[in-house]
Amino acid sequence: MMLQTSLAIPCTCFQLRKLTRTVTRFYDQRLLAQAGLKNTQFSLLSHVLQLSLPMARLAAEMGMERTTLTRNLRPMIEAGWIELQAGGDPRQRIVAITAAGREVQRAARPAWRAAQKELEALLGAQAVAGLHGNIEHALACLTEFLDGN
Amino acid sequence: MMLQTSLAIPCTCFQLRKLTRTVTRFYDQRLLAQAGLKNTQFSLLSHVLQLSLPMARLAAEMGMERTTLTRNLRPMIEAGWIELQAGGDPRQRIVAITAAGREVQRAARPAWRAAQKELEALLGAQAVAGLHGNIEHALACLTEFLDGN
DNA sequence: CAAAAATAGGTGTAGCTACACTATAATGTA
DNA sequence: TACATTATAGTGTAGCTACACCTATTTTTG
Repeated sequence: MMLQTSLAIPCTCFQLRKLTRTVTRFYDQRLLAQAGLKNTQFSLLSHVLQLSLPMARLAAEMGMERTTLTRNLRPMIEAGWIELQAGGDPRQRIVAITAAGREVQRAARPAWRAAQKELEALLGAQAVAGLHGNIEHALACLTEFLDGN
Repeated sequence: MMLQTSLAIPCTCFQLRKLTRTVTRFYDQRLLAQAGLKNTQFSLLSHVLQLSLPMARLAAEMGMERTTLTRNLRPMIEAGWIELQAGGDPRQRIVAITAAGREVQRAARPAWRAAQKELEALLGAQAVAGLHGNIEHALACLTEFLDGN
Protein backbone atom coordinates (compact mmCIF):
# COMPACT_ATOMS: atom_id res chain seq x y z
CA MET A 1 0.00 0.00 0.00
CA MET A 2 3.10 2.17 -0.26
CA LEU A 3 2.33 4.48 2.64
CA GLN A 4 5.88 5.62 3.14
CA THR A 5 6.70 8.22 5.75
CA SER A 6 9.81 8.88 3.67
CA LEU A 7 12.14 9.71 6.48
CA ALA A 8 14.73 9.90 3.71
CA ILE A 9 17.99 9.61 5.62
CA PRO A 10 20.76 10.74 3.24
CA CYS A 11 23.31 8.42 4.83
CA THR A 12 25.05 6.34 2.17
CA CYS A 13 25.87 3.65 4.70
CA PHE A 14 22.27 3.33 5.87
CA GLN A 15 20.86 3.36 2.34
CA LEU A 16 23.29 0.67 1.28
CA ARG A 17 22.53 -1.46 4.32
CA LYS A 18 18.79 -1.07 3.75
CA LEU A 19 19.00 -2.18 0.12
CA THR A 20 21.42 -4.97 0.94
CA ARG A 21 19.10 -6.34 3.63
CA THR A 22 16.20 -6.32 1.18
CA VAL A 23 18.13 -7.86 -1.70
CA THR A 24 19.71 -10.48 0.54
CA ARG A 25 16.28 -11.57 1.79
CA PHE A 26 15.12 -11.69 -1.84
CA TYR A 27 17.96 -14.00 -2.89
CA ASP A 28 17.96 -16.13 0.25
CA GLN A 29 14.23 -16.82 0.03
CA ARG A 30 14.87 -18.23 -3.43
CA LEU A 31 18.28 -19.82 -2.90
CA LEU A 32 17.73 -21.31 0.53
CA ALA A 33 14.32 -22.65 -0.40
CA GLN A 34 15.58 -24.48 -3.47
CA ALA A 35 19.22 -25.18 -2.76
CA GLY A 36 19.63 -25.19 1.01
CA LEU A 37 22.37 -22.59 1.28
CA LYS A 38 22.59 -18.84 1.81
CA ASN A 39 23.78 -16.41 -0.81
CA THR A 40 26.85 -15.69 1.28
CA GLN A 41 27.80 -19.34 1.12
CA PHE A 42 27.03 -19.56 -2.59
CA SER A 43 29.30 -16.56 -3.20
CA LEU A 44 32.08 -18.11 -1.19
CA LEU A 45 31.81 -21.41 -3.06
CA SER A 46 31.78 -19.54 -6.37
CA HIS A 47 34.95 -17.67 -5.49
CA VAL A 48 36.84 -20.71 -4.30
CA LEU A 49 35.61 -22.70 -7.28
CA GLN A 50 37.49 -20.29 -9.52
CA LEU A 51 40.63 -20.04 -7.44
CA SER A 52 42.03 -21.48 -4.22
CA LEU A 53 43.61 -18.80 -2.07
CA PRO A 54 45.08 -18.41 1.40
CA MET A 55 42.62 -17.02 3.93
CA ALA A 56 43.82 -13.42 4.08
CA ARG A 57 44.03 -13.19 0.31
CA LEU A 58 40.51 -14.56 -0.15
CA ALA A 59 39.10 -12.27 2.53
CA ALA A 60 40.62 -9.25 0.76
CA GLU A 61 39.22 -10.45 -2.55
CA MET A 62 35.74 -10.66 -1.06
CA GLY A 63 36.02 -7.36 0.80
CA MET A 64 35.57 -8.90 4.20
CA GLU A 65 37.45 -8.89 7.46
CA ARG A 66 39.89 -11.82 7.67
CA THR A 67 38.31 -13.04 10.90
CA THR A 68 34.85 -12.92 9.36
CA LEU A 69 35.98 -15.37 6.74
CA THR A 70 37.20 -17.73 9.47
CA ARG A 71 33.72 -17.73 11.02
CA ASN A 72 31.86 -18.03 7.70
CA LEU A 73 34.01 -20.98 6.72
CA ARG A 74 33.23 -23.04 9.82
CA PRO A 75 29.73 -24.34 8.88
CA MET A 76 30.90 -24.96 5.32
CA ILE A 77 33.88 -26.99 6.47
CA GLU A 78 31.58 -28.94 8.80
CA ALA A 79 29.26 -29.52 5.84
CA GLY A 80 32.23 -30.84 3.87
CA TRP A 81 31.99 -28.22 1.11
CA ILE A 82 35.30 -26.53 1.86
CA GLU A 83 38.64 -27.75 3.15
CA LEU A 84 41.75 -25.97 4.37
CA GLN A 85 44.95 -27.19 2.75
CA ALA A 86 48.48 -26.56 3.93
CA GLY A 87 50.49 -24.06 1.90
CA GLY A 88 54.26 -23.97 1.44
CA ASP A 89 54.38 -21.74 4.52
CA PRO A 90 53.06 -23.91 7.39
CA ARG A 91 51.18 -20.88 8.74
CA GLN A 92 49.16 -20.60 5.56
CA ARG A 93 45.79 -22.29 5.10
CA ILE A 94 44.63 -22.51 1.51
CA VAL A 95 40.85 -22.39 1.16
CA ALA A 96 39.79 -25.01 -1.37
CA ILE A 97 36.47 -26.40 -2.57
CA THR A 98 35.76 -30.12 -2.19
CA ALA A 99 33.96 -32.38 -4.64
CA ALA A 100 30.83 -32.09 -2.48
CA GLY A 101 31.19 -28.30 -2.49
CA ARG A 102 31.52 -28.27 -6.25
CA GLU A 103 28.34 -30.29 -6.52
CA VAL A 104 26.43 -28.02 -4.13
CA GLN A 105 27.53 -24.95 -6.07
CA ARG A 106 26.48 -26.57 -9.34
CA ALA A 107 23.11 -27.59 -7.91
CA ALA A 108 22.46 -24.07 -6.56
CA ARG A 109 23.37 -22.32 -9.81
CA PRO A 110 19.89 -22.47 -11.39
CA ALA A 111 18.26 -21.00 -8.28
CA TRP A 112 20.87 -18.22 -8.19
CA ARG A 113 20.40 -17.51 -11.90
CA ALA A 114 16.62 -17.38 -11.46
CA ALA A 115 16.92 -14.94 -8.54
CA GLN A 116 19.32 -12.76 -10.51
CA LYS A 117 17.05 -12.76 -13.57
CA GLU A 118 13.99 -12.00 -11.45
CA LEU A 119 15.77 -9.05 -9.89
CA GLU A 120 16.81 -7.76 -13.30
CA ALA A 121 13.22 -8.06 -14.55
CA LEU A 122 12.02 -6.19 -11.48
CA LEU A 123 14.50 -3.31 -11.57
CA GLY A 124 15.25 -3.26 -15.28
CA ALA A 125 18.47 -4.54 -16.81
CA GLN A 126 19.60 -0.95 -17.32
CA ALA A 127 19.20 -0.07 -13.66
CA VAL A 128 21.05 -3.20 -12.54
CA ALA A 129 23.91 -2.46 -14.91
CA GLY A 130 24.03 1.10 -13.59
CA LEU A 131 24.05 -0.13 -10.01
CA HIS A 132 26.91 -2.52 -10.75
CA GLY A 133 28.86 0.32 -12.33
CA ASN A 134 28.33 2.50 -9.27
CA ILE A 135 29.33 -0.30 -6.94
CA GLU A 136 32.49 -1.11 -8.85
CA HIS A 137 33.54 2.50 -8.94
CA ALA A 138 32.94 2.86 -5.21
CA LEU A 139 34.88 -0.32 -4.44
CA ALA A 140 37.77 0.78 -6.65
CA CYS A 141 38.01 4.16 -4.88
CA LEU A 142 37.70 2.62 -1.43
CA THR A 143 40.20 -0.20 -1.90
CA GLU A 144 42.71 2.20 -3.40
CA PHE A 145 42.26 4.47 -0.40
CA LEU A 146 42.38 1.65 2.14
CA ASP A 147 45.35 -0.12 0.56
CA GLY A 148 47.37 3.10 0.55
CA ASN A 149 46.49 3.47 4.25
CA MET B 1 49.18 -2.44 -4.36
CA MET B 2 46.02 -3.23 -6.27
CA LEU B 3 46.89 -6.73 -7.35
CA GLN B 4 43.34 -7.83 -7.92
CA THR B 5 42.59 -11.28 -9.26
CA SER B 6 39.31 -9.76 -10.42
CA LEU B 7 37.14 -12.81 -9.94
CA ALA B 8 34.33 -10.45 -10.96
CA ILE B 9 31.24 -12.28 -9.74
CA PRO B 10 28.24 -10.64 -11.47
CA CYS B 11 25.92 -11.36 -8.55
CA THR B 12 24.10 -8.21 -7.50
CA CYS B 13 23.61 -9.56 -4.00
CA PHE B 14 27.30 -10.32 -3.54
CA GLN B 15 28.43 -7.01 -5.01
CA LEU B 16 26.06 -5.12 -2.74
CA ARG B 17 27.16 -7.07 0.31
CA LYS B 18 30.82 -6.51 -0.54
CA LEU B 19 30.40 -2.76 -0.88
CA THR B 20 28.18 -2.57 2.20
CA ARG B 21 30.77 -4.39 4.30
CA THR B 22 33.47 -2.00 3.13
CA VAL B 23 31.41 1.14 3.60
CA THR B 24 30.14 0.00 7.01
CA ARG B 25 33.70 -0.55 8.21
CA PHE B 26 34.59 2.90 6.87
CA TYR B 27 31.79 4.60 8.81
CA ASP B 28 32.13 2.53 11.96
CA GLN B 29 35.86 3.18 12.25
CA ARG B 30 35.04 6.88 12.28
CA LEU B 31 31.77 6.82 14.20
CA LEU B 32 32.65 4.26 16.84
CA ALA B 33 36.04 5.80 17.46
CA GLN B 34 34.65 9.27 18.09
CA ALA B 35 31.10 8.69 19.26
CA GLY B 36 30.97 5.20 20.73
CA LEU B 37 28.14 3.82 18.63
CA LYS B 38 27.78 1.88 15.41
CA ASN B 39 26.28 3.32 12.26
CA THR B 40 23.33 0.96 12.61
CA GLN B 41 22.56 2.48 15.98
CA PHE B 42 23.07 6.00 14.73
CA SER B 43 20.62 5.32 11.90
CA LEU B 44 18.07 3.91 14.29
CA LEU B 45 18.36 6.90 16.61
CA SER B 46 18.08 9.26 13.63
CA HIS B 47 14.88 7.59 12.47
CA VAL B 48 13.23 7.55 15.87
CA LEU B 49 14.34 11.12 16.47
CA GLN B 50 12.19 12.19 13.55
CA LEU B 51 9.19 10.03 14.32
CA SER B 52 8.11 7.54 17.00
CA LEU B 53 6.55 4.45 15.44
CA PRO B 54 5.31 1.02 16.50
CA MET B 55 7.87 -1.72 16.01
CA ALA B 56 6.51 -3.33 12.83
CA ARG B 57 6.04 0.06 11.20
CA LEU B 58 9.58 1.19 12.04
CA ALA B 59 11.06 -2.09 10.83
CA ALA B 60 9.25 -1.70 7.49
CA GLU B 61 10.47 1.89 7.25
CA MET B 62 14.06 0.76 7.75
CA GLY B 63 13.74 -2.23 5.44
CA MET B 64 14.53 -4.76 8.11
CA GLU B 65 12.89 -7.86 9.48
CA ARG B 66 10.62 -7.07 12.43
CA THR B 67 12.50 -9.50 14.66
CA THR B 68 15.83 -7.94 13.71
CA LEU B 69 14.61 -4.63 15.07
CA THR B 70 13.75 -6.31 18.37
CA ARG B 71 17.33 -7.56 18.71
CA ASN B 72 18.93 -4.30 17.59
CA LEU B 73 16.88 -2.36 20.09
CA ARG B 74 17.97 -4.39 23.11
CA PRO B 75 21.46 -2.88 23.69
CA MET B 76 20.05 0.59 22.99
CA ILE B 77 17.27 0.17 25.53
CA GLU B 78 19.83 -1.11 28.03
CA ALA B 79 21.95 1.95 27.28
CA GLY B 80 18.92 4.14 27.97
CA TRP B 81 18.83 5.68 24.48
CA ILE B 82 15.51 4.18 23.46
CA GLU B 83 12.32 3.31 25.31
CA LEU B 84 9.22 1.35 24.37
CA GLN B 85 5.99 3.19 25.10
CA ALA B 86 2.50 1.70 25.24
CA GLY B 87 0.26 2.55 22.33
CA GLY B 88 -3.55 2.76 22.29
CA ASP B 89 -3.56 -0.93 21.46
CA PRO B 90 -1.95 -2.66 24.46
CA ARG B 91 -0.14 -5.00 22.08
CA GLN B 92 1.63 -2.12 20.42
CA ARG B 93 5.06 -0.91 21.55
CA ILE B 94 5.98 2.54 20.30
CA VAL B 95 9.71 2.97 19.77
CA ALA B 96 10.72 6.36 21.17
CA ILE B 97 14.01 8.16 21.73
CA THR B 98 14.94 9.27 25.25
CA ALA B 99 16.66 12.49 26.28
CA ALA B 100 19.91 10.54 26.60
CA GLY B 101 19.36 9.06 23.13
CA ARG B 102 18.76 12.51 21.68
CA GLU B 103 22.01 13.68 23.22
CA VAL B 104 23.98 10.70 21.90
CA GLN B 105 22.59 11.25 18.41
CA ARG B 106 23.47 14.94 18.58
CA ALA B 107 26.99 14.18 19.81
CA ALA B 108 27.54 11.63 17.04
CA ARG B 109 26.31 13.90 14.25
CA PRO B 110 29.68 15.59 13.54
CA ALA B 111 31.45 12.24 13.24
CA TRP B 112 28.72 10.96 10.92
CA ARG B 113 28.87 14.13 8.81
CA ALA B 114 32.66 13.87 8.57
CA ALA B 115 32.46 10.23 7.45
CA GLN B 116 29.81 11.08 4.88
CA LYS B 117 31.85 14.02 3.55
CA GLU B 118 35.01 11.93 3.43
CA LEU B 119 33.21 9.27 1.42
CA GLU B 120 31.87 11.88 -0.98
CA ALA B 121 35.35 13.31 -1.44
CA LEU B 122 36.68 9.83 -2.09
CA LEU B 123 34.05 8.69 -4.61
CA GLY B 124 33.04 12.06 -6.00
CA ALA B 125 29.76 13.80 -5.16
CA GLN B 126 28.43 12.85 -8.58
CA ALA B 127 29.05 9.15 -8.02
CA VAL B 128 27.46 9.22 -4.57
CA ALA B 129 24.39 10.98 -5.93
CA GLY B 130 24.17 8.40 -8.70
CA LEU B 131 24.50 5.57 -6.23
CA HIS B 132 21.72 7.02 -4.09
CA GLY B 133 19.51 7.30 -7.14
CA ASN B 134 20.12 3.68 -8.07
CA ILE B 135 19.48 2.52 -4.51
CA GLU B 136 16.22 4.44 -4.24
CA HIS B 137 14.99 3.09 -7.55
CA ALA B 138 15.83 -0.46 -6.51
CA LEU B 139 14.14 -0.05 -3.14
CA ALA B 140 11.04 1.42 -4.77
CA CYS B 141 10.77 -1.52 -7.19
CA LEU B 142 11.41 -4.10 -4.50
CA THR B 143 9.04 -2.70 -1.88
CA GLU B 144 6.28 -2.35 -4.48
CA PHE B 145 6.84 -5.97 -5.47
CA LEU B 146 7.06 -7.26 -1.90
CA ASP B 147 4.08 -5.26 -0.65
CA GLY B 148 1.91 -6.57 -3.46
CA ASN B 149 3.09 -10.08 -2.54
C1' DC C 1 -21.79 -13.75 21.92
C1' DA C 2 -18.33 -17.47 20.95
C1' DA C 3 -15.11 -19.30 17.69
C1' DA C 4 -12.04 -18.10 13.97
C1' DA C 5 -8.95 -15.01 11.80
C1' DA C 6 -5.93 -11.29 11.84
C1' DT C 7 -2.58 -8.30 14.19
C1' DA C 8 1.39 -6.98 17.33
C1' DG C 9 5.29 -8.50 19.25
C1' DG C 10 8.89 -11.90 21.44
C1' DT C 11 12.14 -16.26 21.57
C1' DG C 12 15.07 -20.19 19.84
C1' DT C 13 18.36 -21.00 16.76
C1' DA C 14 21.80 -20.05 13.48
C1' DG C 15 24.55 -17.60 10.40
C1' DC C 16 27.10 -12.87 9.19
C1' DT C 17 30.29 -9.15 10.70
C1' DA C 18 34.30 -7.08 12.90
C1' DC C 19 37.51 -5.34 16.62
C1' DA C 20 40.92 -6.44 20.20
C1' DC C 21 43.85 -9.75 21.47
C1' DT C 22 46.60 -14.07 21.07
C1' DA C 23 49.64 -17.81 19.15
C1' DT C 24 52.91 -19.42 15.95
C1' DA C 25 56.15 -19.38 12.28
C1' DA C 26 59.04 -16.81 8.91
C1' DT C 27 62.09 -13.03 8.06
C1' DG C 28 65.30 -9.32 8.98
C1' DT C 29 68.98 -7.42 11.60
C1' DA C 30 72.34 -6.62 15.51
C1' DT D 1 73.28 -16.77 15.70
C1' DA D 2 69.99 -14.53 18.82
C1' DC D 3 66.50 -11.16 19.06
C1' DA D 4 63.14 -8.10 17.12
C1' DT D 5 59.86 -7.62 13.53
C1' DT D 6 56.57 -9.10 10.35
C1' DA D 7 53.21 -12.23 8.48
C1' DT D 8 49.45 -15.74 8.89
C1' DA D 9 45.68 -17.34 11.20
C1' DG D 10 42.52 -18.22 15.37
C1' DT D 11 39.54 -16.81 19.75
C1' DG D 12 36.72 -13.83 22.91
C1' DT D 13 33.24 -10.84 22.75
C1' DA D 14 29.52 -8.36 20.88
C1' DG D 15 26.40 -6.61 17.67
C1' DC D 16 23.53 -7.41 13.05
C1' DT D 17 20.26 -10.39 10.42
C1' DA D 18 16.35 -13.41 9.65
C1' DC D 19 13.38 -17.67 9.63
C1' DA D 20 10.32 -20.73 12.25
C1' DC D 21 7.63 -20.80 15.96
C1' DC D 22 5.18 -18.90 19.96
C1' DT D 23 2.05 -15.69 22.97
C1' DA D 24 -1.35 -12.35 23.62
C1' DT D 25 -4.85 -9.17 22.12
C1' DT D 26 -8.05 -7.39 18.79
C1' DT D 27 -11.23 -7.85 15.15
C1' DT D 28 -14.24 -10.48 12.27
C1' DT D 29 -17.90 -13.51 11.52
C1' DG D 30 -21.04 -17.58 12.19
